[in-house]
Amino acid sequence: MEIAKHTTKRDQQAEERRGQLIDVALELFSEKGWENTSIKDLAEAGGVAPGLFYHYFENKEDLLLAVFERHGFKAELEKVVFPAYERPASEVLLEVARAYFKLLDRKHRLVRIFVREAMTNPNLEERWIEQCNDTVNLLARYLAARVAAGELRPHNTQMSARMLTHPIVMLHLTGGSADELESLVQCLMEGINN
Amino acid sequence: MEIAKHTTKRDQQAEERRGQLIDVALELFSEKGWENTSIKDLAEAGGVAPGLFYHYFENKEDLLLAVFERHGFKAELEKVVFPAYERPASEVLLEVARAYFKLLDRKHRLVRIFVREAMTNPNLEERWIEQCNDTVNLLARYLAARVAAGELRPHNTQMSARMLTHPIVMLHLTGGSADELESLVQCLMEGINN
Amino acid sequence: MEIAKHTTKRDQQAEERRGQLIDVALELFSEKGWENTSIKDLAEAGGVAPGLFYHYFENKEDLLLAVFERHGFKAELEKVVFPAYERPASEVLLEVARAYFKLLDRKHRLVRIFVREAMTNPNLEERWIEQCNDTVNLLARYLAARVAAGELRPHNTQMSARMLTHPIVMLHLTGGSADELESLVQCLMEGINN
Amino acid sequence: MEIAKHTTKRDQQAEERRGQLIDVALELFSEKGWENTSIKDLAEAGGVAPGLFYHYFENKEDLLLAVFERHGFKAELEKVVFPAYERPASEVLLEVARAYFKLLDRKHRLVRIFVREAMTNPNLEERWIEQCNDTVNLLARYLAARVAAGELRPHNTQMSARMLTHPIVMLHLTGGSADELESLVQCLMEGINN
DNA sequence: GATGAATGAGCCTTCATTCAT
DNA sequence: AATGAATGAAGGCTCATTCAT
Repeated sequence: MEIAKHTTKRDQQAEERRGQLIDVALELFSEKGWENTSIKDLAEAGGVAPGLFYHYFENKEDLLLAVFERHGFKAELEKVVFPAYERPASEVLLEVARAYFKLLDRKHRLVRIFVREAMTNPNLEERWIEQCNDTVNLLARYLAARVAAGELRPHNTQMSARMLTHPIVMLHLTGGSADELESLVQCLMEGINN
Repeated sequence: MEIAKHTTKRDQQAEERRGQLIDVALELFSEKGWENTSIKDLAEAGGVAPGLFYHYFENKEDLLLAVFERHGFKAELEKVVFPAYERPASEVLLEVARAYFKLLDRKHRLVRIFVREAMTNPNLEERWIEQCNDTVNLLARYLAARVAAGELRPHNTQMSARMLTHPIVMLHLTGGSADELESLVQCLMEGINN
Repeated sequence: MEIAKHTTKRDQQAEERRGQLIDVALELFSEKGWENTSIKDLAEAGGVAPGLFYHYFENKEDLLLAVFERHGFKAELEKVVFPAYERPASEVLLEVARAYFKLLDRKHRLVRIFVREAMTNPNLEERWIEQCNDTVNLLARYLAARVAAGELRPHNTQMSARMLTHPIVMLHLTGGSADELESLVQCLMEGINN
Repeated sequence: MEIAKHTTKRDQQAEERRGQLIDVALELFSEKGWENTSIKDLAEAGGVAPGLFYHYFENKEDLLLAVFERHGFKAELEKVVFPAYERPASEVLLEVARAYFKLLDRKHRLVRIFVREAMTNPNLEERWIEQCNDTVNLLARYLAARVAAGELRPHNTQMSARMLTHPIVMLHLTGGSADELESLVQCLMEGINN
């Protein structure tokens, strides 16, 4: 006699369908960009009627937002950083740098859409800033731990975290290579002063 | 056989008109973005007929390229960096950082269009990478000079230049404040190692 | 063999539900017009699923018809006219005019939907003509009674009834004021000839 | 050497084209109603591209407005009323009534669109009220003249004008016949009082 | 009875671009 | 050089209606 099960079969199916539509969108957006992907394209690729998208999403923009909602980088980076808290920065930073760079590479096209639309769409801009800050903070906390551990000298760890992650993003965006990451970490550790 | 003798009066006028159209475009693109500015908008703002744009530019994309052709940052930065070759990095870097940040701020909306379209348009991407590299190289050469002068220790100055400029770009893009630049420079100079 | 014995409880509930849906429709149609009210809107406002409407009504037009089925003006006007049969037209006509005008005002938005859709939809046109004629006839019969009573001179009472009601409808539709009704009645009574 | 002739050939052609598009619209709107006529329909019927409509009209609504701009009834009625100023109302009113009725009949479908959209669209409502008032005023002035001439007794001629025109409109809208107009005029002249 | 996922045709509108004048 | 009328494809979105559950 349970009238309101917590998730009915139908709800499940609906949720699955929603997920499927997002996946289709991720695919096409990555290939052709957000603006160059029409709802009709999406519908065809998903094997559904165009109208259905408006059953699950308010907007084409809403759909874009939903795509990013499911594809944050934070979780993936945490997997690299969290286990490293006890290990020295001299080792860890290079690993993190490489992992981050590789992550960006893997999500290459999605990143570009993200950045692109963030330049224009306030909602997306907010998320993109959040995303960047999350990454910075994740690393900053680790660095602070290493300061506390006496490995690093006391300093503004927020900024040093930026000095690692921001160049990586820009390197990725401007076609730089992963080989340069060693220099990056070394410079960060030692500074350039004589 | 000289078809193009010297610059005729007519050529001058044509060049002026072209420049004027670019200025109008700069204005509107900055306000509303490239994609949201129609040729008709431009024509109205410029007080000319829509068709005229196609005398001076191949198409709308060409116009966008022409806009950036005239508005590189390089020259402005050079004015700050060149006179500083003899002065110590400890002073100069902060000045440069601030100047760069301020420059980005001044051209705020144009930068966003630039980045945005670069994510999508190969031609623009090329220019945006160039632009970034120009900035990096400009600074790298100065840093190399300071290494040679014995102020800085020998290192990969390309990378240290990146570590100054890239965080600034990202800071600007993610709403950071100019107040953080001191930490940036200090970290770069001293490193974070104990 | 009695399939429809008497009204079962279930029938009652169904009828109630039907009535409730009509009320919701009346509300929304009045607010936004028939064409601008979607089944989804109605469903939301009524707290039911869209599909349910198709259990109670053939289609959206049918629903519109059902709305007017329940909201004729005749009954309301009869209440004013019937008790007046013995009283003189010189008094009664002004009362009726005012009552009618007020009635239209009260149902302002519904009247507009009615008129609007009648211009296009033959079914509705029929009802609207009926409605108008009912009103005219109601009044015409009263006037005939007053002719019989010797108060009014013999004439085409159908037409005089029109000359009272039609200007009122038009007055209402074109933003006229109730203050003009006195002139209307006086003109009707006395004529304009010298 | 006239640079700005008052109307160039091109302007003329443009104006003609505009007129042609309005004519097409009048045709189709009359046949199928405004809302049921798509821009595509109009374009096909006019042998032009859909986009061209937006060169000449802001909107689909604007187009509707333009249609009515060109098809007011006032001028036609004036032709009947103006020459009659010196003639007695006893003759003229019936002529006018018949002319008005015939006019409405001739523009039958257009009138319905007009009324229909006026119920919903504030801009059109305004014009429809104007139109009605123009007709009323035109007649009211004539009646006032006949009062001055001593033919009619002094009275509110605005209202008597309404009492002629409004029933005619309603008669037309509710399927009445022209035969009833005599009664109408007679009632108006003589009144119904004994 | 009731739900709500799914359909799919259709609409208004925009806009880069062309071309006769 | 300059105009602006004309094109026509494409796009986001709405919505009455159906039907499996």
